[in-house]
Amino acid sequence: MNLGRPLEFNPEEALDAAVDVFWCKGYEATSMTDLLDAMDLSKSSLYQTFGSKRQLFERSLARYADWLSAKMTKELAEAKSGRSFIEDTFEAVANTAQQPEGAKGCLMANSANDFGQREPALAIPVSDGLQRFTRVFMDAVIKAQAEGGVSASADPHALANYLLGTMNGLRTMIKAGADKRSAKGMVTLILKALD
Amino acid sequence: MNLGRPLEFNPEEALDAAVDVFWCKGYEATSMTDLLDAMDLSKSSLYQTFGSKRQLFERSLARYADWLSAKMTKELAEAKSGRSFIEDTFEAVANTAQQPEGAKGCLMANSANDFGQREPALAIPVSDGLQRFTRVFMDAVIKAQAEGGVSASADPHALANYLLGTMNGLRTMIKAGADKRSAKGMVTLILKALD
DNA sequence: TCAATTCTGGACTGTTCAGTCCAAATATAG
DNA sequence: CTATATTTGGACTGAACAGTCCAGAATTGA
Repeated sequence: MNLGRPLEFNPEEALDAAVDVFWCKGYEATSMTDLLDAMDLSKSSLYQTFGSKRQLFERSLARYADWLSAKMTKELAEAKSGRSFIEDTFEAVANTAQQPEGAKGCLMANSANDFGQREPALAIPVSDGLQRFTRVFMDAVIKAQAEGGVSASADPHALANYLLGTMNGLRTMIKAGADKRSAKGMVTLILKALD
Repeated sequence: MNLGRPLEFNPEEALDAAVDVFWCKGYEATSMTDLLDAMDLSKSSLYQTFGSKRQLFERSLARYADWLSAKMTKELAEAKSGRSFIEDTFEAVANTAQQPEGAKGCLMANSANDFGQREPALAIPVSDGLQRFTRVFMDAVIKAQAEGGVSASADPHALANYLLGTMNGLRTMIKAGADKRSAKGMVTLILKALD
């Protein structure tokens, strides 16, 4: 087995680099040259391993969704309460205001905004990814309700959906240049829905 | 005066057509050919009148901001109350869920998401445009407070900012394919902040 | 009618784009 | 060492891109 010349690069690391380029620049504004530079491999290797720019983008979306939902799930598991997980998640985003990280936004939301329903083949993974984030918020809401941190009368699914949506709105405002004070003010009002 | 051959097109109508193309496709994904087709004029005329794709985009942003803030201002003036203006505005957006209009989103928010702070020259008109929308929401909040429709203790500026932000979030969710039921559920929770 | 002025169609340019292809390089198995 | 399998660098391709340019068409004022 394992005949032939071995790969000179780590496909997962290369994919992570691609995620970051798409995340920062968006699909359209990203050129193969950008990707080649960031991923540090040759054109042949990229096409051999990932097929095309489009397929690489789809892999990047999936990779990002995996990464972020795993990160959220871990943070929820480690949080001292469901409510504090939600609060800390929003506060962390508000703290990216006027910083390089804030300019990146969320790759899934960026992609939803870029493509909308104009490209159905992309709409599916995007909406799936967002749904996975919603799911974590929903688990957090349910946990918080059991702990008494969130009104028991709320519909967890609707509330989770609201949290994801307002989070995306917060990210848009930060991308538009909102400062920390205004981002935090927005978070305060968003979280009122939990009471 | 008025020497020479007259224009064969109406520059304002042509600009409106350009706004629509940028609104639907975004800056990067829009080609000069797309613009030429939609605006129904020749390359020479476009470059003569608008300078370049970039300048045309900047004019389009300004035109859109003028148009939408005027539309909002008019609707506020005609609304039966400040609160009902806010409610109706959100409900109207929720009703674009899963319809062609919903896929367009808001040109300002789209542009904020596309360029973020990556292009400072564009960041200024975008943030200005969004601020003008916020201003209308703020006037509505102040009016609603005077009418008793919104809690008098709320900070109008913070609340207006929250409304614009959550509106953008709602639009992102609709772009991502949210259905009407979930969009309306989100609106219900958003509006809780008014009480 | 005839300058003077402005607009228009379309050919043209140089660049960048995504993607292809193949000879050379590098590994394994026997 | 040889046959086989795989990767790699870089030259190459054709299409699409934004933008230029100019000859001719259309208008006005005299």
